[in-house]
Amino acid sequence: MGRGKIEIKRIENTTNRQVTYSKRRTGIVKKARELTVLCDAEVSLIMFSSTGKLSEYISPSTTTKKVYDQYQQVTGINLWNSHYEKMQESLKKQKEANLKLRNEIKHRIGQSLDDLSFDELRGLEQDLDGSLKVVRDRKYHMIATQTETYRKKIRNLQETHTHLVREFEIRGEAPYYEGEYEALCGLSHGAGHFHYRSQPNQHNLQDGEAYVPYHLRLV
Amino acid sequence: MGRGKIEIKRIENTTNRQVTYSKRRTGIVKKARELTVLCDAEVSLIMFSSTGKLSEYISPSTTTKKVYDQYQQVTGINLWNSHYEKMQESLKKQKEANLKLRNEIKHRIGQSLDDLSFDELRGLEQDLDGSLKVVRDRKYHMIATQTETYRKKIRNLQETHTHLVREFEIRGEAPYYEGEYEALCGLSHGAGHFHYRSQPNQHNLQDGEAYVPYHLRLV
DNA sequence: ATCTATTAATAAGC
DNA sequence: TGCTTATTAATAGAT
Repeated sequence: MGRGKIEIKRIENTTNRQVTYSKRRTGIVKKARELTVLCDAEVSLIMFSSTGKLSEYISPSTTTKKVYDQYQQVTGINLWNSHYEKMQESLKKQKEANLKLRNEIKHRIGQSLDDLSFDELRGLEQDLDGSLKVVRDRKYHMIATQTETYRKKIRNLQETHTHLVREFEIRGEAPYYEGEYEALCGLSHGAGHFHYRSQPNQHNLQDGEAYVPYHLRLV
Repeated sequence: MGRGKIEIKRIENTTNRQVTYSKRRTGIVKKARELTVLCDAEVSLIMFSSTGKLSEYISPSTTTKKVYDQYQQVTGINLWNSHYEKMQESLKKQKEANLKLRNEIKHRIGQSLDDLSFDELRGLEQDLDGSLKVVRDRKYHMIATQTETYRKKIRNLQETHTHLVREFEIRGEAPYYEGEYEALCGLSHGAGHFHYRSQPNQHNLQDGEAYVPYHLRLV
């Protein structure tokens, strides 16, 4: 249809090709619209030109997503299986890994020990023993550091205080105490502001207490 | 084009509508194919008849999935949001949980202790202390159980042996030892077949050793 | 874009 | 559905 018959093969002249694309695109969209109206059909027409430009027609009675969903339902082909399956696999692996981690924590807090052979149990015991030593050392180190810090503060205050007293003496006035100095000195005897629990209680820790294991916090 | 001009509006006669659908469907697919070839375009044409029957044309150079992927890229509309996003969220949560679990284990094996406040550290210490006690008790319990089992076995064997000796004596023959009896008795002194490590080494455990934590096994 | 000669599509009928 | 054909619609090439 036109001034001459044309062979249905790629139009090599770029300009010509683009002009023809434009014309025929209009034509096919018109056809799609007519099909929709005349025959009460649902049509999704998506076109990319050779330059990658997108054009589409979609019947007003539907949406591209609906058509796509229907398409999948009818064909039974899940278009994004590749993505989907990979994600599912990944999810499964993560869940498995998490389960293993949870199990390890369980063992480390002394639960489900039936799972372990004697050798494993023995290894775990030694593991915990070593870890406890590390943590304990760390705690003592923190205490020592804090104590040292406070000791230095006290010394500073003491010096300041001595200076002040001396100044007062020079001026012939008497400084007044409110017992604050003694209170400050008291700090250098203990472990600073740290308050100890009387009894180490095992895993009765409630939310808000010092160490709440993550596995108890997770849903 | 046809024996008469028709108005573009829904064809009320069902048969007629279906006939027209069939004819025009063929026509539009032909147009789509020609557009593909002539203009080097990519076309996806999906049609549902009023009875829900699916027909489609897809350019040979592509696939329906590719077209929809491109479509999404260009439009920015994610057609499969619902499933996909839920999965992604789920995956994210799992990964977060995984990280937390790993962190907890790290703390429990005495690593990354800088993360913890003093109170947390103290809680962790008490936790570990309690866990260690539980594990240790369990170990001793296992040793005791095993020992008891072996003791019983020994007793059985001893009785059997005594019986045999008596029988031999009755028959007036002398039984012969190969030192096996003493070897068997020796078992009841120790902890059965369990072999102890000389030194508790902390986290130098290699693959194949007694207790390999899961977090080291995971990729 | 617009025009128009020409081909292509198709409505109606079988 | 498939074929035929009169008729309309689409469009190739030119402007």
